[in-house]
Amino acid sequence: MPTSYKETLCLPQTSFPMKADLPNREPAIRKRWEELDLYARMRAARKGSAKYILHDGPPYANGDVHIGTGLNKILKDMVVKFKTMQGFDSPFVPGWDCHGLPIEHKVMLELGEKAKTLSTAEIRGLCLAYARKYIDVQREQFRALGVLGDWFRPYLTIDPSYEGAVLDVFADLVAAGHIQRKLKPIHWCMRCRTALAEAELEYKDASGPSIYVKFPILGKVADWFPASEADKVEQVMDMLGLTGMFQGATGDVVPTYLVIWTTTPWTLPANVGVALHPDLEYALVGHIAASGQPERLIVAAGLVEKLVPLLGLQHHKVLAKATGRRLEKRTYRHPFLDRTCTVVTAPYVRLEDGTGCVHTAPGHGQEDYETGLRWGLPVLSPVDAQGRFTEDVPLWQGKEVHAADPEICAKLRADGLLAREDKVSHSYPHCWRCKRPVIFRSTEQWFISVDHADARKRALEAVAKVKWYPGWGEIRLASMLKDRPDWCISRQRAWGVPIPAFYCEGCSSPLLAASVLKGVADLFRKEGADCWFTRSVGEILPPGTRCAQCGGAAFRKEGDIFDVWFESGASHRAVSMNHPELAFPADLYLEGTDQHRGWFQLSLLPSIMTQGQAPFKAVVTHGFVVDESGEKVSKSAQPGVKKKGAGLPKAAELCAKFGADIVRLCLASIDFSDEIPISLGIIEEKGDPYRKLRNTLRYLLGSLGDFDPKRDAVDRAELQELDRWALSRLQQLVKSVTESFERFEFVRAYHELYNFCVVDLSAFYLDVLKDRLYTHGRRAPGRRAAQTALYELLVTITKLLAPILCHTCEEVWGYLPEPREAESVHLAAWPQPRAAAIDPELDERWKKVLRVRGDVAREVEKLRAAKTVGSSMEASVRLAAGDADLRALLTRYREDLAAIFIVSEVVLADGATAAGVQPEGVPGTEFPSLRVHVQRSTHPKCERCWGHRASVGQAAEHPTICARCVEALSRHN
RNA sequence: GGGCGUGUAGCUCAGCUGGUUAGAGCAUUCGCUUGAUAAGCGAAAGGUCACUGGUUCGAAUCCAGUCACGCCCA
Repeated sequence: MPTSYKETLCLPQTSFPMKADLPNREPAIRKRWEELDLYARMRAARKGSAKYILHDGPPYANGDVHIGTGLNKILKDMVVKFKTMQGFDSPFVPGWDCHGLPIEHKVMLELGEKAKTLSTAEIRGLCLAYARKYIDVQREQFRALGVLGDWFRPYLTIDPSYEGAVLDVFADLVAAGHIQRKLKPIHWCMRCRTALAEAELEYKDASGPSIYVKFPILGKVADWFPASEADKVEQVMDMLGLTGMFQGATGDVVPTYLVIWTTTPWTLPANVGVALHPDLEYALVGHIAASGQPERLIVAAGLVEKLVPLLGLQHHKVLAKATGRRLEKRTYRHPFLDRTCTVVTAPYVRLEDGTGCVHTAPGHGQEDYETGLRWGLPVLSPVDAQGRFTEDVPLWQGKEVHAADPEICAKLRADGLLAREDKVSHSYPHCWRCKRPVIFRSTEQWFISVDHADARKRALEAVAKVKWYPGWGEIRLASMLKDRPDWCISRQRAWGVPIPAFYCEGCSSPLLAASVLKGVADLFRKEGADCWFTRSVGEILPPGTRCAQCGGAAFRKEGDIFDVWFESGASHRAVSMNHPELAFPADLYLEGTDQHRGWFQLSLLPSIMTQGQAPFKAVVTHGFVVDESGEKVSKSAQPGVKKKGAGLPKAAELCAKFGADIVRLCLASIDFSDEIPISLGIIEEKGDPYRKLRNTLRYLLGSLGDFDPKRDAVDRAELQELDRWALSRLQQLVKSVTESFERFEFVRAYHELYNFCVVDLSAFYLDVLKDRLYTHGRRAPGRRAAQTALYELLVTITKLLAPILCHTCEEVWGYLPEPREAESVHLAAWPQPRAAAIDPELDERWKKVLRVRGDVAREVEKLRAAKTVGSSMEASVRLAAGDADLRALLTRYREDLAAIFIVSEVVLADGATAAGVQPEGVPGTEFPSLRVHVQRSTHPKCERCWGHRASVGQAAEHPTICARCVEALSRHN
């Protein structure tokens, strides 16, 4: 006889550690993956299978990976791991966006004054080194998050083959007639003589003129305000109530002016229009000017009261009104140039400042430019690179624009067209380098015409064919596509792919021939884009090239580079179509919601224009990371500079502090289609769910410590009903988790898995099973039946969790009994949902049993509170069911109820209510017809199974244990 | 200001096509267990379903408006 009955129990046994110690364990697991060459194994294992291509949107090779960029890669990794397990050949080729302003900006900052002594090629070299450094940094940080992929053969936008492909796309666009050269206003620093990007601007307060200017209208006032046909001085004086007080010659026409407000007098020479709000009312205001003559001003009706004192209007009166829309296309005379200008409408006109009539110079402002485009106004920009007026403004030719401001005001004053002048201080953009105020100046830029060849329409049609997750992505992209302007693809920068255009030295006309482009593309492929800067025109252009305009043979190279969006937008050509393992179009693009205007749209357009179809079949978008309070954290404090990800936790820190799997679990637990609240606190909170899952898996491993599936598994028919219930629930889980993954609803998958482990397994099935597993004897049929179910549960759950907890599931995988299906869980097959194992009736029955269990637990709890019982095994339960259905159910499980409730005894009081006698016990919460009576068991406690049973003491050689334990000892050990 | 989206317990999520006292899990509180033990189990408490109107016998759910937040644009 053993010294202790405890030694005769079959308690869980496993060396799988309870403590995860992820920051230390994960690197070891990844090391094993490297030794195994897991990514290559995955490729080999799925060779020849149907492909599922997720094309990676390239992150910018700058800075550390923060939780925002990490989130994106982790989501992609979950898709790839899931698809691979499902049997698809799903390669993941990561990419990096390496050109562009942020890197150039950073390099220039580091260089400081030294930058001026370096050539473009030298600066490009430094940019390249910078990008390469961060590719290495980010690669390791992405890998530390458990993301699998072809990390050492990524695609880079600085690869010569990539740069060549960018030109291929461009050449196709040229051939298709999409490329145009047009004027467009840009920020310009006249001292540095360079274009500036938004990020290179610093907004500072600057003092300058603030003037109200009168533009004389053309045509009869009745054409503007039909209600006011009065035109003659005496008529207007009558209307003002000043009959007989006029001093001028009778019969003279009263002058009428549009009044505008501006703080940049120097842009007036480029004025071609006045913008009104279409729906606002405009007033024709009569008054007596300083000269004593009547005149009439047109301003927004809502501003008349404000403007009367400001402009010093005497005897004023609103003579007529009209909406802005009614005044469209009327004309006026430019205040000092021989030019007829147009009244237009624009939705951005506000009443906060000015007069409601907005001076519009399309050559000097973005909004003005857009409005000009819409109304067909000319883009004038009579200012040279040094900020001086050109010959188009003879009055001030050669004068620097700001110096001309006072002279322009003086001219207006002299002509009686200056209604008021002040000084104001307001926020104005300044150059980040020389700190001087910048100007808006129009220059020639390269554009992709969106409407040429019906491209916009075709793009919209393609959008409708793509699957969008979530569905509103389609509406979003379509609405942006509908009203997007032509795409300006040229940038006056150094760090990018040069636009391979030439200009005739003789007549300055551009040369952009498809045949030439092809040669340049090949040259780029061979030597990289740097050759544009290191080689001469003669080495790039084919000999004998002539200017189509003037026949000249001398050319200079274009100095502009492509917008980086054009580069990443060409990835369908450079990567999807080029890479031997990938395919075009890709099955999936998965990016943040900001990419609706970014990459999704800007890779769609070139793809439509050159390939006639979208580069993706489906698109998943995720929201942005916000902090706990729901505030966005991506804006830096610096005005004008938006730094994405500033303030977000760094991926490397999170891996070191919590482990990648907890980060992945956290991200999986949040609905990514909305904003994603993340903070150290929120991630830390996920440590508990993680431990819960880990321990559940550990307990399963422990319970299977002596189980060899080949030897010990039992047939399905030998399973107990509870085991079949667990497997039925498992199959429902497989079904719904699979569907959730297929719809990219990771939150749902996570919550389903978690709830299953916690509610169905830990709190119920595993708890109930303990008696069977521990006390029935090692080889008892009931125990082996339970283990058979547990084995299936363990393997299946491990697989279902693997795309999320990629390290932990691999760790669990290593503890599974041999032989294993595959060397890595990530090489294993996704569980096939087995509909046959789902038994809805069984599930319904047990759902009811579980509710009874709740009612019983509540009553046991009362005894516990009263210190009558401690462990539920000390309780004896008496149940009386009022309704027949419930009574039938309880009767059916009569023999199992004690085990199910984890009490020592359950007695059914049959027919008590039928006899009309109020049964003892308390009505259930779940089932008011149920009467539950719990008392402390009167039987002695079995020393082995801890049940209180009448049979304890019956066996002479085991006086302290129950009959069942005696049998277990004799038969199964 | 415009387009698109979101708003259910302290936190993360369910609540399908409108129908009994709005559900889980975590966290909290109070217990039990010590044979999953730096674990496990139970119970309790916690919500004017952003707000205001409307449709309806009945609205978290449908409609309109308001507010807050996010992305993109202006």
